[in-house]
Amino acid sequence: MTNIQDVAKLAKVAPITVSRVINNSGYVSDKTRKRVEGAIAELGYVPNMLGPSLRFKQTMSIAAMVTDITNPFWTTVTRGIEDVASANGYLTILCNSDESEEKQALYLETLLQRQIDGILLVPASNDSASIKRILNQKIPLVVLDREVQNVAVDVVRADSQEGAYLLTKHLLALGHRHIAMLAGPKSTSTSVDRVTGYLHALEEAGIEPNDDLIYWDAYTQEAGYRNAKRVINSALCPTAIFAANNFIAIGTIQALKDQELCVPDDMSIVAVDDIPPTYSLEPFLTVAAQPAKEMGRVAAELLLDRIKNEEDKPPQSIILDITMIIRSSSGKNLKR
Amino acid sequence: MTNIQDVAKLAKVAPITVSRVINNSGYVSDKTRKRVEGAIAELGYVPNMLGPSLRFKQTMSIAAMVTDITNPFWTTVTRGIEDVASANGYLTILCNSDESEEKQALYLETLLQRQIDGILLVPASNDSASIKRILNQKIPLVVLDREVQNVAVDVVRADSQEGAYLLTKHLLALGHRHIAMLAGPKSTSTSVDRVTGYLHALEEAGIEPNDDLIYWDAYTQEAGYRNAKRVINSALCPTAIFAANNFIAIGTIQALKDQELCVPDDMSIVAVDDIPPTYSLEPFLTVAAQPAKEMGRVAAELLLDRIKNEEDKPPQSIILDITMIIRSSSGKNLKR
DNA sequence: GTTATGTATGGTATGCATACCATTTTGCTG
DNA sequence: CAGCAAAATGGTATGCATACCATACATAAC
Repeated sequence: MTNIQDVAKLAKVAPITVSRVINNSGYVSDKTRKRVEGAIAELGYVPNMLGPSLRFKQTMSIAAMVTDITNPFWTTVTRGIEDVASANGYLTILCNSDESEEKQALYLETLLQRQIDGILLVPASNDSASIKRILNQKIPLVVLDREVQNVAVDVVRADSQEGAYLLTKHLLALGHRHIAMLAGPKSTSTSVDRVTGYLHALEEAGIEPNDDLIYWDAYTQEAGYRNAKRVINSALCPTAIFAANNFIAIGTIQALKDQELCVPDDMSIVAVDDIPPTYSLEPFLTVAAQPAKEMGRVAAELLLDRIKNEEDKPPQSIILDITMIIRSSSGKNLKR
Repeated sequence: MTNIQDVAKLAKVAPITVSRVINNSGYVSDKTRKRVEGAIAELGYVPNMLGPSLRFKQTMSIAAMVTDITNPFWTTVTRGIEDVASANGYLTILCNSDESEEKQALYLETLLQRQIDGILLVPASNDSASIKRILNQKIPLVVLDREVQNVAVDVVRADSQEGAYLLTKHLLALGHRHIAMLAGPKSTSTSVDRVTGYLHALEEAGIEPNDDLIYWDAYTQEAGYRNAKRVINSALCPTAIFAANNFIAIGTIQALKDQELCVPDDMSIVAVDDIPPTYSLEPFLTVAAQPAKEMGRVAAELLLDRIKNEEDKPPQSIILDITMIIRSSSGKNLKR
């Protein structure tokens, strides 16, 4: 299209003068300014940021790589990111990794080539290779939600362990002694943390943890359904189920409904992750809610700080508080 | 960082030869190729796409501007967009306009300056000024979900009118004669379409439409709640409520619950837009579901087609089918 | 009148990869 | 071994805006 030279020619000035008018920098006489502005309007000129981007090595864009934007937790996190980015003049590039290390690596390579200023990453796996690749290229990177092994990097996450501890304590206070733990995958730090918090509460109450009550599986509805059925038929007769995330909780509820069991009379349920109030017509699940939007905001702010202040301070972990919301899915142990 | 010159120097070749190795184009001897590849690995060189972007005027990125990614409908649409974009090597830039014309205009200006290849837009308002600005700059643009006045542009949307017609017919078949319509804003084409479909079904059934039964308001939960209360107290004693979108439906359900009215015995409800099955523990709402993901996909494909094939074919409207899903929120009119 | 300061404008180089054209080298045919 | 095509490699220009330095003029101060 039309470039700064065209405008300069029409206004009979040098390109740099047009630049000064656009950016309101340096000295420009009123007469010249008006002439330039007229030329800009006449040609419908839009400055091309690619030139400066190339020269000054900043594209004013960051990437948000989540596992799946369709998961309401990530939707909200992403919204928090975009809020901060746009308020600071940055564009947000959306990437879904679908928990695939390969897709993630492919995306990261593209992002590097596009000279993205910084990356917010929910790691698809425990593998730190991708992350090291980014850090080697000196691109600021903040990891979201999950800890990663063998690499020093900024992390923003919620206090899963504390959340799990509180939920478990809540169940214990209601008289439950056999609490099944439907955990996520062993390879994910949040899952390990939640189990740790659960175990901690049990120990504190002087209850011997039982490995058979812990069901490591995926963070999915199917896994929740599958394992809840096992819990129901378990010889250990658990009276409460701890769902490690919202999808597992939904699967669990479906399994209980299938077996015509009542919540919380036949079985209490607690879960980590809230279900957005907008979608659940009757919120009844007792949860430890992670501050999704805040997580996105805080992470984006940390990232922008890293981008703007080049000095490499040591990586930090920001751990956000979790809020326990007690609703009707958890009740007293009636079977003693 | 390191650039193609550095690699060339280390491998003792010309930059163009490095380029040939990277892009697998032209002739390169095996010996040279290996030397170049070695140099790339040694320096950790990543090609900078900004150069070619500047030169060839394509950034391989498109923007998805929705009103709010937090609305599950737009989440899903966006996911569909991202799927198509990434499959074609394009990055997706996420923008939330929050239904603000000003925020939208600001974003669009930035997008133009960044030389985005194309834009998918859910217009914040009926005002076509923003759209004309983009089209003037010859940037491919596809409008999503809503028709816009006074401008010829590609649109991809669902058949709101048909969906509303089917839902209304369904209610009529159940014996309802006084059906309240909780519509969206008059300025949005989807809202007008849904009212039109509703009126069409009534007319066909020989029922005189009553303007007092139509509540034009926002597409929000609050509006749904507010107007549902009015409907309940209405002298016209409606036996069914048509919620023009999912948020209005949720507000409506809350209002009914507050008044301890039973669905569907005291009041039937139907709505446009489904609630994602993942979040609703017991799907019970009779809806006309819009194909959200498909809408995103189709729109992105159309946009990419426009980007790749420069010839300007006349703008087209693609209208996607809506699926009616009958659940338990709609039942026979028991009050006759 | 001369020097200093402020105001106004412009020339050139820069960042990066690659299309285009040019040149050299290799390998093969007659 | 000449002659030619194919293979291999390189030089230069391009796209765009702006930092940096340079220049020119006006006004004020001495």
